[in-house]
Amino acid sequence: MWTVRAMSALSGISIRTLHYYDEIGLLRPAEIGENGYRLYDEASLMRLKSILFFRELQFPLKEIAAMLGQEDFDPREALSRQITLMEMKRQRLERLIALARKTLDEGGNIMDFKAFDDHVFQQYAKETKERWGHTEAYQAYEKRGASDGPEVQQAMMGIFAQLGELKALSPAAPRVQEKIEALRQFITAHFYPCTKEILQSLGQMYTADERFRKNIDAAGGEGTAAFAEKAIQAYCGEK
Amino acid sequence: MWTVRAMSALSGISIRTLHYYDEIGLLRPAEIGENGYRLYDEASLMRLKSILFFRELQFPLKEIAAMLGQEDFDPREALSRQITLMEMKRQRLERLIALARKTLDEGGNIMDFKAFDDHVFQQYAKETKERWGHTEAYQAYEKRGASDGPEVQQAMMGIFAQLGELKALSPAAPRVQEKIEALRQFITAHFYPCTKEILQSLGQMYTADERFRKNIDAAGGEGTAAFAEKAIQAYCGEK
DNA sequence: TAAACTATTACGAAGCGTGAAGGTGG
DNA sequence: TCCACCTTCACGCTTCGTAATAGTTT
Repeated sequence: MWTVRAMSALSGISIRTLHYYDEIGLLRPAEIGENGYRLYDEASLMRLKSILFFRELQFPLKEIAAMLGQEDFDPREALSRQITLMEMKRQRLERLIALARKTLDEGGNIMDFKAFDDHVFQQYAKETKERWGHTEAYQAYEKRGASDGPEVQQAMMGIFAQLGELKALSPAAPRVQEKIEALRQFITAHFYPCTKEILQSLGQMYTADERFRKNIDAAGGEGTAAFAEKAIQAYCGEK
Repeated sequence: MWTVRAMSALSGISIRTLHYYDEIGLLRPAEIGENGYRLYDEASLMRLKSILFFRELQFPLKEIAAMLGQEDFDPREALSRQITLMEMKRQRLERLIALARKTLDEGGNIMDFKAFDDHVFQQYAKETKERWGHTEAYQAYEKRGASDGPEVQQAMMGIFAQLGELKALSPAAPRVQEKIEALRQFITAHFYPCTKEILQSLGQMYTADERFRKNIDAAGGEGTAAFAEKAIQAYCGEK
């Protein structure tokens, strides 16, 4: 059993914050001593870690509390989603760094703010919140996954397999770009009109979300997902 | 000349935020029309970009305003510092991702919160604020750099040169770890007692700050800085 | 004249930092 | 008895979102 100070030292968060988290019911002490002291245990530490991961991803504390409170909340699934979200953040950071470097030595395009865009992350964050929020939107999400018949999936993986064979080329090479165009038309034909923006979002999902990445790499060989993302960037990049 | 809506569409930030930035003097319109409308120009866009980079790094808006207001503010130097800071953020994210993965498939150590730690970033952020804040701390920082005589610098680069020759080995290999130990003792002898934590911070600086990285790579060959950081992680990692 | 802008003003919420004032433990 | 710890208010700050109300442009 640890006091607030010990918890603070272990985790690096402030005592005030622990008080606050208690106050809003986000992290209640395991026990209250006779003297009124807050006492925490190992379960508290684990919960705190879960909280910190979500906080890192700028989830509002109230929603974190709500999610952790759900009976069907699954720490492992949460962790897996958190990893995906962190990968997305990292990719955004990399785009920002690239933009900054370009601005520094080329001057760059004044009106280019694309790198600041956040909606891929926000979208997946929303889905995650809905995962433990039981909204209608999640129902729709569940269904969508099921409605993709296996033959459609396989056809799409065929495109990635072809793309995988071109990994040695530059992502911007014409033969590669052809495949991206084919991918786009395939999506338009089978799912929804695939604008460049949507395509770009998908590209990021391919590398950030493990489920996508594994499937794609299985179809086209190690690194195909990453290659696809770069090719998509090139496709969408210079208008 | 653009209206608020046009600016919002271009940059992706909300109209309310533009109003607010005007209100606190962070981003004044280039001009106010007769009708009272806010009108922005290209300079506004560039300033906004600067602001967004700093905001991305969680600088308080007031401090951003103060810095941009300094007469000796240098956009290029700012950009370069922003890049360093973003690199640091990215590294932290990677550590967090690694921690999450480990937790997911090993269970991991419950009490391990190191990856959440932020002080390397915070420290450099502070220095950046002080760079355009003209505080005493910055004077001290300036002096410190000058006091490192060239012979001390060269001796240290010698260690990195030796480290560079071991790049083919694993970062955790004994012969590599010896060099890290030597580095640590060298720092202790010439600068200040080098605890593991300080060493770890330095390791991150080596790859995040271009000035460090270039010097180190010049001494030990391309990739030496990155290799040094990994070796330092290994050195500090498992206690 | 309606639709689509613009403006100002104001209330509110999130996530703590920072005391103040007072009880506990070794 | 002292010092370092704990407690509970309580106020304030930042960064906008979200109306509400009213004038402007097309």
